[in-house]
Amino acid sequence: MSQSFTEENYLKQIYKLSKKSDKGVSTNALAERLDTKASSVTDMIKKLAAKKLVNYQKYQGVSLTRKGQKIAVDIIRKHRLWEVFLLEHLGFGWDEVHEVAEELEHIKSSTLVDRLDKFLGHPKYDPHGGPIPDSEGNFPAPARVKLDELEVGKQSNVMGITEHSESFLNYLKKVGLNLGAQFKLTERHDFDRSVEIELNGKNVQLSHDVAKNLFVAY
Amino acid sequence: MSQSFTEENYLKQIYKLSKKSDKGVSTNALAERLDTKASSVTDMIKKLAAKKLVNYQKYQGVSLTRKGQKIAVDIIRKHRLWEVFLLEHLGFGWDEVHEVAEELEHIKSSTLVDRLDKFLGHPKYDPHGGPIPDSEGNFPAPARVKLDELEVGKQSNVMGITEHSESFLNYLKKVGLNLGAQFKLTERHDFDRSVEIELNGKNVQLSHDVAKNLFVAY
DNA sequence: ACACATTTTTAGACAAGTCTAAATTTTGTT
DNA sequence: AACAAAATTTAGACTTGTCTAAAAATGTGT
Repeated sequence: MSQSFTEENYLKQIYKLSKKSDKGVSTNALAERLDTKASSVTDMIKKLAAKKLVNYQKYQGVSLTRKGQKIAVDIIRKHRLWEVFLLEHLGFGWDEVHEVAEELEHIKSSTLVDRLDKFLGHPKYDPHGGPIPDSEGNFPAPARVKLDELEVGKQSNVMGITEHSESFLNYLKKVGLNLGAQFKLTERHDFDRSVEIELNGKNVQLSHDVAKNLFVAY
Repeated sequence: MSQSFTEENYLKQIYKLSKKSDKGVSTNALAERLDTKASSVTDMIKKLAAKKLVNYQKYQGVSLTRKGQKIAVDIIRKHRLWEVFLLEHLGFGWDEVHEVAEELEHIKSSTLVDRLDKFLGHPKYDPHGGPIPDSEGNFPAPARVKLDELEVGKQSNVMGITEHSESFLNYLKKVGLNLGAQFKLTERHDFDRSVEIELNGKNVQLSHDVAKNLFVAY
């Protein structure tokens, strides 16, 4: 019932690619992420399907089963906890951290992870703001911030609003700022505190009145 | 030039078995330690020999080359440093530590090891008293203690003497306590502070006068 | 020193994970 | 709807590390 290093990496990448769209994850996308060939991906997917870790229909892409998802989330938990350790206690820089965490995340000892978690003070987010799931696989409620407080350059997505007037909602719908919409904060103008975001490839201007009423992921 | 997990384990076990006797390490001994078959060991030894990590002559056992030894010592360094971390910072018990350290010792990042070493305060010994080599592969001078201070039950070996009279030297030679001689402290009698040791399978009594003049490894 | 037991090596096979090349399915464009 | 391009899968092969069974070398006792 235990997974190999390689199987774990496949599950992790399937998980990450699943978040990007709600269709099945394509063979080619996986091949690119895992730096391997599409044919190798097909072989491995069949193996994972036989183990009931993924749902798979020929030519239709893959998705994780509940079992597969649990394993993937567990790896992400380990990855992020190790990153916190490397950064906060060993003095690593952000650029150096990822590569080492890629190895540490595969150490198989739930005792180790739980004790590391405790040692670190049960952090809820890694230093990138990535949420750290608990040992049950539950993610903490994502941190929210108002758009007028977000740092320029950050990617984010709409999580909620504080103002519920019909005209405001119509405005949001018109510019495409639906719940969950992904964007990047490209600029902030100090003189009127208006912001510019990149949304679906287009640049959109938002007044401070709009920005201060939008909750976005941090 | 990088080693697989498996190759590293072979090198580590060859190193450990080499210490026990100064002959080549036998195929069967390795097979037992590595929980595998003798034929598999032969295969792997050939591979390591091709990489110039071991010296090998058919039927004559193996030994490490300088390159192989460097790698083995490096793994021991990592193993012991991780053990210190697990014990002193994560609250592991001695019984739980070894298994996890077996996995952690294979993480390939010299930066990680060096920073862990620093974080731990450059420990010279693990909590079992095992010496921790530095990043060059040099072991610290082994800790010494007088035989009359050693704990009962410990294995040790003779490292030196404080009294150099001819009669004392003759006495030591007679009972077989040469430099480097291995023994186990089996008993200490409080009433006269004499000790009993097991040396070459025989029990030997030593007065406190003898014990207090013998340096032994700790 | 001879015969037998033990150790070690060889030979051939297998599972995991990968690859290339060829075949098949899906998609996108007229 | 038809056809070409792109994506995906199959087929067959290779590497790593392992195994079993059989052959070869070494060691041991009388």
